[in-house]
Amino acid sequence: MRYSDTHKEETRQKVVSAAAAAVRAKGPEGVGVAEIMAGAGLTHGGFYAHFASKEALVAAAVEEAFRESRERFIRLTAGLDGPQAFCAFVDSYVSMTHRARPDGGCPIVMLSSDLPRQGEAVRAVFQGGVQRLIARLAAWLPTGGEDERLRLAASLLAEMAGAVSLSRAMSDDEAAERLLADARHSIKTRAGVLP
Amino acid sequence: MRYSDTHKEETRQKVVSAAAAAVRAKGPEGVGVAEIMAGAGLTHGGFYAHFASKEALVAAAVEEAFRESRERFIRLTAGLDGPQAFCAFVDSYVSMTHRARPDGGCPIVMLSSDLPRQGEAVRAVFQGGVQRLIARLAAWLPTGGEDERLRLAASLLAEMAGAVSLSRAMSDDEAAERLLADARHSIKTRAGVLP
DNA sequence: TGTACATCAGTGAACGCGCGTTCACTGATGTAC
DNA sequence: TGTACATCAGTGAACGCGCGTTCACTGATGTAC
Repeated sequence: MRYSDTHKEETRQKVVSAAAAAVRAKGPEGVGVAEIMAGAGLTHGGFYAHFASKEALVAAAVEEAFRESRERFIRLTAGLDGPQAFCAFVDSYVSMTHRARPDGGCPIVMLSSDLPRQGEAVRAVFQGGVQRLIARLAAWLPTGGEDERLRLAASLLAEMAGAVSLSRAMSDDEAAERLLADARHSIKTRAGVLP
Repeated sequence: MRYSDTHKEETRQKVVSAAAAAVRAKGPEGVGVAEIMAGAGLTHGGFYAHFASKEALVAAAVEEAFRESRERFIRLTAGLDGPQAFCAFVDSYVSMTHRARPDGGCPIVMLSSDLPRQGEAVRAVFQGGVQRLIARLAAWLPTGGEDERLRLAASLLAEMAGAVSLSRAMSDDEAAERLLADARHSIKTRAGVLP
């Protein structure tokens, strides 16, 4: 072997990481194969040794984006109980920091309106990411049966994503901050995690 | 004049209408100038007699999309009092029909994640459309001062758009319907229009 | 131990293709004289 | 009344350009004998 056993897999991971950031920042149609390969320190010719097509890369990138979000929030909520974890998640998600983040934000907010135009592979990965997130949120909710908590979690996630999304349409920072603050309060109240 | 006085304006309107549908269905990057001109019964060469650039067309198309939505909802709520109008709006907006609509839906849902990648002209038009909609919703709310109603309306619109957006990520129709029903109930409760 | 060959991740030029944009032209009709 | 010219929305070919994809090749290193 001219390369270590894990070399190819490491290269692939570098490409996927670069793609996860680029796809969120510029959308699936906005990024090019050559650009992503350059971001991983490679030339575009080697791309098809790793991926069957650009769509396969986009699907892997969306999966990676959900994985990165998941890891960030697992770190954020380590050691907290359910209601504390939920509040920490909401404060982090429905925030001016998230609003301003161009390439590291939640894929739900960044990619939702691109989704209907994507192929089946991308949509399936996206849906899987959404469902995992809903399940995690549901587990943090203080009251209700499993089904009831899942439904409430889905509705709360919709409100979170909608608030961040709409805040990005507002060029006035103060109006955006008011919207996000109102949304945080509404979400926590509905979740039953406020005293 | 070889054409009627209003001919050019009528042609422009046809192009903008075609673009308003196409941009929502395929996104600003997904549609081509030639395709839109063909949709209006013309060839692509004449495009620049009407628009300075493709971005100018996209901006006009987004404005038209908001205008069409506005007209639909004005028709929908004619003769209703505030709370009735608000409920009619929510029932129509947060619905399976809206979820399924590919080219006639609310531009907020269809274009929100494309927005940060668009130029200033498109973002300004989009923001104007959002603010008009928030103002209309606020006028329907039964309680609170003007500022308070505007803030609540913005938060409610975020929840509406988020719910439709997230429902589109769910391939399971029943799960989508449950999410939308929960969102409708939550929104009306928060608005204070439920008994 | 030394030489010839096999392996394969990555290179870089090239391919069609569709895009936004430009531009010389068309052709129907109005105006000038 | 008739002819020459002006107007201008729309046509269609052409332009660069960047894209996704293909492919012959490179070059470092392992293996066979």
